[in-house]
Amino acid sequence: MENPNLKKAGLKATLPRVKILEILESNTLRHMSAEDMYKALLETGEDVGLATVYRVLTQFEAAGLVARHHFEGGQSVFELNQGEHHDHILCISCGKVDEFSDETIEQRQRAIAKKAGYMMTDHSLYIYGVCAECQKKKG
Amino acid sequence: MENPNLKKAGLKATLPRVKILEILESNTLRHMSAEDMYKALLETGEDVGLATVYRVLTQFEAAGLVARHHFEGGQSVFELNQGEHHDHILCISCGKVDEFSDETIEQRQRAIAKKAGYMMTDHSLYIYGVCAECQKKKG
DNA sequence: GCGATAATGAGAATCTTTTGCATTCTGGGC
DNA sequence: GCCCAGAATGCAAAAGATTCTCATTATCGC
Ligand SMILES: [Mn+2]
Ligand SMILES: [Mn+2]
Ligand SMILES: [Zn+2]
Ligand SMILES: [Zn+2]
Repeated sequence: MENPNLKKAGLKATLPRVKILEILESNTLRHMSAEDMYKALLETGEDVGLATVYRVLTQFEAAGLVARHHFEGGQSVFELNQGEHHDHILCISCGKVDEFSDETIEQRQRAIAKKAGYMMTDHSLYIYGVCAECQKKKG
Repeated sequence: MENPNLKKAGLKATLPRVKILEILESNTLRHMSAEDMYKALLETGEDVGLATVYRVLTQFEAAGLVARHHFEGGQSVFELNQGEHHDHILCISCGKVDEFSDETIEQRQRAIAKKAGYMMTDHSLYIYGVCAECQKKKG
C-alpha cells in the first residue's frame, strides 16, 4: 500500500488516504464532494468515516494534491490537481461540469488586481448556464 | 412607511422589508451578510427576526432588488442592485471588497459559453489577494 | 516487533440557512 | 375608518455541511 504522491506530500500512507487518492486518480468522477467520496468509498467496501474524508481532502488541498471549488449548492467540490489551472462552466439543469482556460481572462484579472493595488493570490470564475443536451430536452 | 421599490416589486410594505431596504439604500455597508443586516436592524432599535432577514433578502433577490454573492467564508453576501453588473476583488487579510467590471472578460465568457454549447445564464468571478494597505502593514 | 506519535471513527458541536406554526400585520373592499 | 382573508412575522426547531472531541487504533523509525 504505497503511493508516491503521498510520500511526496509527507503524509503517512494510511488506508483512508491511499483509498481516497486512488479514487481521485481513477478519475471516475473528476469533481467530487466529500459526500460523493464517502459514498464511493463505501461502494469499494472501505469503511472510512465522513469526518476522515473531510480531513483527508483538506490535507490534500493543503499539500496541493487537490483543488477545492465552491460551486453553487453549498458543498465544496474537490478534484485532483493535474497540472494547469482551469476554470469551470456548469449546467444549472443537469449539474454537468465542463472545464476551460482562457489566457485573455487570466491576463485581464492580473491587470485588474494590479490596478486595484492588490497582490493577487487566487481567483475563481464560474460560468453558469444550460448545456446543449438540456437545451434540447426542455426546448 | 412607503417605498416605491417595494411597490414596484409587488411586495407589501411591512416593517422588516421597509427597514431592510432603507439600510441597503443608506449604503453604510455595500456588501452585507444576513447577520450584518440583523445586527444593523438591532442597532436601529428594530426587533426583526433573523429568519425574516433571510426571507426578505431572498425575496429581494428574487425581485431583482438585491444581488447575492458567495464570497469565501460560508455566508451569503447581499448588495443593492444598482444598475450595472460588476465583479469583485477581495482582500484575504482585512476583508475589504472592491468592485470592477471588465468588458473584455465579459465578452470572453460569452464566447466560452457559446463554444461549449451552453446558454449562459450567469457567472461569478472573484479575485482574491492582499490589498495595498495590508501589504504595507505586514511588509 | 515496540512504542511514541499521528490518524481514525463515531458522535457531538458549530455555523449558516430554512422551515413549521401560532400570532400579528397589511391592504382592498365596504 | 373598519373588517377580514390572506400574507408576513418571530420564535424555536430542523436541516445541511463541516469541524471538533476524544477514546481507540494504526503507522513507521529504531
Ligand atoms: Mn476541474
Ligand atoms: Mn458589489
Ligand atoms: Zn445540462
Ligand atoms: Zn486588506
